[in-house]
Amino acid sequence: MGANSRLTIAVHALAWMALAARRGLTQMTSDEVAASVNTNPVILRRSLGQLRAAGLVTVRRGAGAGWSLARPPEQISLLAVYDAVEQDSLFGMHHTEPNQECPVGRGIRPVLDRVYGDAEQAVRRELDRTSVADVLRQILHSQTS
Amino acid sequence: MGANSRLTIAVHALAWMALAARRGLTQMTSDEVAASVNTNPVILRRSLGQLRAAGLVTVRRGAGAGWSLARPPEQISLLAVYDAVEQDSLFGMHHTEPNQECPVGRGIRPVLDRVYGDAEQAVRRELDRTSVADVLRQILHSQTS
DNA sequence: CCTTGTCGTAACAGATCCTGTTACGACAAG
DNA sequence: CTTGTCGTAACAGGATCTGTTACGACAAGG
Repeated sequence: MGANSRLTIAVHALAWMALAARRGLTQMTSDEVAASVNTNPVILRRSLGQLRAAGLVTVRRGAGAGWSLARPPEQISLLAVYDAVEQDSLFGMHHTEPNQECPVGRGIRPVLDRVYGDAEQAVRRELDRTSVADVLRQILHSQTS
Repeated sequence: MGANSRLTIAVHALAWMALAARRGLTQMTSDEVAASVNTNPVILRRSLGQLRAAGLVTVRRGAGAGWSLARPPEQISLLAVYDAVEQDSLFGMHHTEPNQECPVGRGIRPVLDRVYGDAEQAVRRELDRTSVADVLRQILHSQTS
């Protein structure tokens, strides 16, 4: 599965913003976030735009613009981030409709929908157990600084 | 996430082979499986080849060749199928290495590895709860035939 | 009002992946 | 030796993802 890096980018951005906020810098530009992630600012504007639509960050425009966390990082679960940046389901169905004259072809889709839905729920429960603050704490804890 | 349909194709093939076996047809060609899935036989040969490498099906070559289930469908969990056809992880890491001068850039990867690993384990546990026989039973149960 | 800095977004390129197709050699049964 | 099927390479078309450039929209502050 050619897994994309959107969740990684978004969590990285939020963790970095949370660390900066703790240091008193409550607003950052997309260039500053991009410097930590080491990618293009447009990538971050796209990602942060999705987080804004989900209510996880706020943005100021015009001169002196920038991004801020909309709530404390303890209250941002990775599930919320996942929902913000990812919409496709984990597993894809058939590209072409299966043969309707075969019992399996007729009936397999609802069954797989159920199985796949259960699997996705399991992922969601797991992501819900970790917050951006947890991620930041584990990052800092792993470093001797 | 541009999710692929490999797990769907493989489970469909196995369920159809299980139904055929129950009817006494213990061997099928890739053309016959492809007819139920409604796709090209080469797609099925690729998919069944992965299932064979995982020991879930066997193949006979030469004239009168074809595919058979290697064990009863009750003993083929969707986790085994998943492992056979899918190797990439669910979530991707950064494409480019994060900025190592930023604490978050330095430390985020092991943390995300752990979170993503837990999420994948949750998916695997969920898939392990269902067998090909379960899928087939649910398919047949949903039809009035 | 104007300058300035940043966001928002379109447009595009390159890479990669997935599905589907054709083709053909390898293989084994009979 | 004929025949039918697998195994696999090669390729095309489409989709997606990342990255880049460019430029208009916007608002703060002089």
